[in-house]
Amino acid sequence: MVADLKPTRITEPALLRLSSLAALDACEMDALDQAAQRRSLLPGHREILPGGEARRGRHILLRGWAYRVRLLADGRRQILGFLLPGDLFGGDRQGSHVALNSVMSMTPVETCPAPAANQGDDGLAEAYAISGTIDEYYTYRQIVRLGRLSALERIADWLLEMHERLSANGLAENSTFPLPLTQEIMADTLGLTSVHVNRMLQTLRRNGLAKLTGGTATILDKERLSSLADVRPAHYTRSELI
Amino acid sequence: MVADLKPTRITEPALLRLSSLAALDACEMDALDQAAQRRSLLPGHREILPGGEARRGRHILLRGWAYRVRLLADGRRQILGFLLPGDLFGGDRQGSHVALNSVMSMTPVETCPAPAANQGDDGLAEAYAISGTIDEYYTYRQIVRLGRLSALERIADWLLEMHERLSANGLAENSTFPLPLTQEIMADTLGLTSVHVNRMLQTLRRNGLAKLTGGTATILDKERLSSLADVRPAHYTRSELI
DNA sequence: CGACAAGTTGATGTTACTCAAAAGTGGTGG
DNA sequence: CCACCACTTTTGAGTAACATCAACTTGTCG
Repeated sequence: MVADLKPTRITEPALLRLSSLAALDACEMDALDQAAQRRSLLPGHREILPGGEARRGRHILLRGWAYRVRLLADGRRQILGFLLPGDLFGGDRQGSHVALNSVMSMTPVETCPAPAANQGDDGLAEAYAISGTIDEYYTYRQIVRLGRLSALERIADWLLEMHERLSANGLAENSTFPLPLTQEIMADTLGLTSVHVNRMLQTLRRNGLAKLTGGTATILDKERLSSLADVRPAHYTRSELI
Repeated sequence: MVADLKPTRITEPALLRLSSLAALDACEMDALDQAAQRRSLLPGHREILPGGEARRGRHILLRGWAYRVRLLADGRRQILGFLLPGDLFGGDRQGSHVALNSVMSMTPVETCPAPAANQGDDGLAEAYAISGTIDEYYTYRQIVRLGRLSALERIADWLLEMHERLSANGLAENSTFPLPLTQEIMADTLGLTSVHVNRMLQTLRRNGLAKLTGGTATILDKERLSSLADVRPAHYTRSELI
């Protein structure tokens, strides 16, 4: 009686998020849970997916933060985007044996291989596809940010994005969320210098829009922050997205 | 005897490029060729894939140029990337009914629906996947360009990219290739103003690196142009230039 | 406590933007 | 063929945004 209806055995927060993207059957849930058993642990500030040569197959980030990055010959660095728990990485579409850029852990991370999606109408395949679409959305958003927003707007927009993503993963409490990164990392994400990021953050704090202290960010006035970033309300884009 | 070995019936240049990405069987070649019969024609400067609501399914750009674009509320515009003959668009990964941004034609274009890829080890599916990976590569490259390259470097890098892509499609002759766009479009691609683009183009011309006239671009000194974009130490490249 | 990383501040420099107008370009119709 | 139009490219002068350089302060962790 009871045996049949144990509903979700998934305990890992990251997997909850991933499994929420599409309807998964019990078998797929199990596959996810199994995969999470074979997790690998890595310290912070390590390359977890070397650029140039691919670690075969798709992986799931279970815990911690990571980022895609590209280094220029003269030392300049551009961070392409962040990976949060529940995000997929690696497994660059088949045919390419080249990882396009490297993935670094920012904090200690736990990863596991992503269970293979079966042929046909597979819930997992759909979840992966949607995850990919979301990735694409944020990648394009990053382009707009870098190309057409001012420094202050970039920071505002990016903070809202981080909040939005962490909320979706259950990692934010209201308007406060962890942000375990230095101003230099932010600078390399937003195409600025760390000095300028610092000054802009002060502007946000002075005006009561947001504050960042000790690895934690708080959005104090979402309204005005949004109007700064010119971004439509997040719920509009996201709800339509999923 | 002869009937069996008619090799490739594909005549459309755009399809040649697409079919070169993976090994297609005769059946798939035919499917492509069939699809190209049902082409639609659109004038320049039209929205061919409205943002917000998706025209169902994946499409192939057969002729002409198009671009992905996002408009901000105050009129600013960021071009995310270009679509050249042989490129795929639309058909945002299944599950999302939202095109993340709009696609506009820049010149008159011809498009056709992309034949569905079958399950399993399908050559078409692989070609589509590889095409997607290539797209991703250029998208990340755009981020690096906007985030960490100077105006001159952005233009140099972008010109090389255009040359590379058009060569791959057989649309460039040596170092000369069509570039049917205004300096304002370039500006909105590279996160600059058209005035500044104009000045930087003059710099390139004055130094014999590249020239753009009347919808045609010529790369005059690929070596130095690459070294500019490829980004060795900034002072080195700069002193050589001005 | 000492050392090292991160954050903060000030002064100065440079890149790219803004505004405005002139000079080219191509297409259209008289 | 010319005159006209709209659009694009080019030029100049002044300015704003962000970078650079260098020091100083704060925090953290052994």
